[in-house]
Amino acid sequence: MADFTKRQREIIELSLRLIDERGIQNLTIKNLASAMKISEPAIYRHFDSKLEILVAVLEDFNEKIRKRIISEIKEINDPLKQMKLIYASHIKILTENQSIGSVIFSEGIFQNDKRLSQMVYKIMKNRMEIITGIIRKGQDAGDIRNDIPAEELSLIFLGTLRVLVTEWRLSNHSFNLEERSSLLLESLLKVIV
Amino acid sequence: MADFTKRQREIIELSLRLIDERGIQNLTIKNLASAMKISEPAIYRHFDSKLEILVAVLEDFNEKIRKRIISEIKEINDPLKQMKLIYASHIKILTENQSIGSVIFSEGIFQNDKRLSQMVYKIMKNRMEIITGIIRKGQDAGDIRNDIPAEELSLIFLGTLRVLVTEWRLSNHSFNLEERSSLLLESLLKVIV
DNA sequence: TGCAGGTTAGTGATTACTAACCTGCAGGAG
DNA sequence: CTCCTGCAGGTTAGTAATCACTAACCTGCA
Repeated sequence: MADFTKRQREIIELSLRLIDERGIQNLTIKNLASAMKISEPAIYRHFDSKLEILVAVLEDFNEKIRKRIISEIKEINDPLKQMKLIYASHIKILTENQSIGSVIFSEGIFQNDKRLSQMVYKIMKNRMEIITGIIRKGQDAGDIRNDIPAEELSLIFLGTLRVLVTEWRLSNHSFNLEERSSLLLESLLKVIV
Repeated sequence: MADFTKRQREIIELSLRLIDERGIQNLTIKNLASAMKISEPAIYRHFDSKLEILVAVLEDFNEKIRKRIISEIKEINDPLKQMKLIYASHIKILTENQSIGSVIFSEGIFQNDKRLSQMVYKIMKNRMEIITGIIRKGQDAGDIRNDIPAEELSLIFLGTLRVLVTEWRLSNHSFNLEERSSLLLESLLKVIV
């Protein structure tokens, strides 16, 4: 998993930045090479193909976020507080490091490549499972409403978060995501409690 | 708006199908020409550029859906029933005519082109406004909870719908969307009432 | 007769990727 | 301690494929 070389990590990071700046079409070997200040063929000393790079980018992202979220919520026991943290964590990641959001919220981009779209699906599922687990605990503790299955509540939770971020991206970041999202969080909590 | 020639309509329709089948990367002039059984340059007798084709595809889609939704809900007065109809209508459109969904849920694809991404934004906003209007009426009538702004409820509504469809698409349509969505609708209604 | 709507042939740009070569340096043999 | 060697990681130059698009020509019909 984390067995990337230093140079590979550089490539992964720059790939994310290129995607973020001007879309996935901007991630070309040429642009990548010039961003790294090496020649194009040099890229192939580190990855067999462009597909391998994309897979690595997604894999790396998934790991990074998963670890971050788990480490953030593990010290806390209150499910509601955990939900708030996950929500805030997502928003934070998406504002301070937009590239990640661009990639992961652009699932349509990969629909022509089974391997990549399955990767995105895996990431989404992963996130969904974490949230469902927390909600279930919250339901057991009586903190979260019990008349709706945990899976559905987590769909509502993640779906709302996603659509807000999509709107933010499409609107050219025309509003303050952090402000807007904290208002929305209040509504979301009212809805699931 | 609807001032497309017959041939242009054919191009728009086939473009949608090509996108649906193997992603936006599949929409090339070459593929389009061969699908139409004419030569590549013949396409340019009907549209100045590929960009114009894409814009037409999005514009046409937006008009079609908008009209369909409005005509479906106008005979009904109960806001809750209207919500149900809009929800069902979206799901129906997305199952019976997947291509449309593929395009509209692929907003990331267009992030490198301002004109196209603004088009997608407009479509999303349009949908959001219709739903917000209905919710507001429902709130006035006392059918929908009043402690959460209509805009936020419609974000929750549309976001949940979108994430479900995204999951369905990414999972390779591995579950029955209509069944799953009608269960989810019940939960959604519980949440907003 | 003019033009809408086709054709063939081709262009320049860009794509991912390869062949073949070079260079600096780590590490083992003498 | 020095020398040789192998190889990681660069280079230049190029390839075939694909892209959107154009030039120039043709043809049938209002």
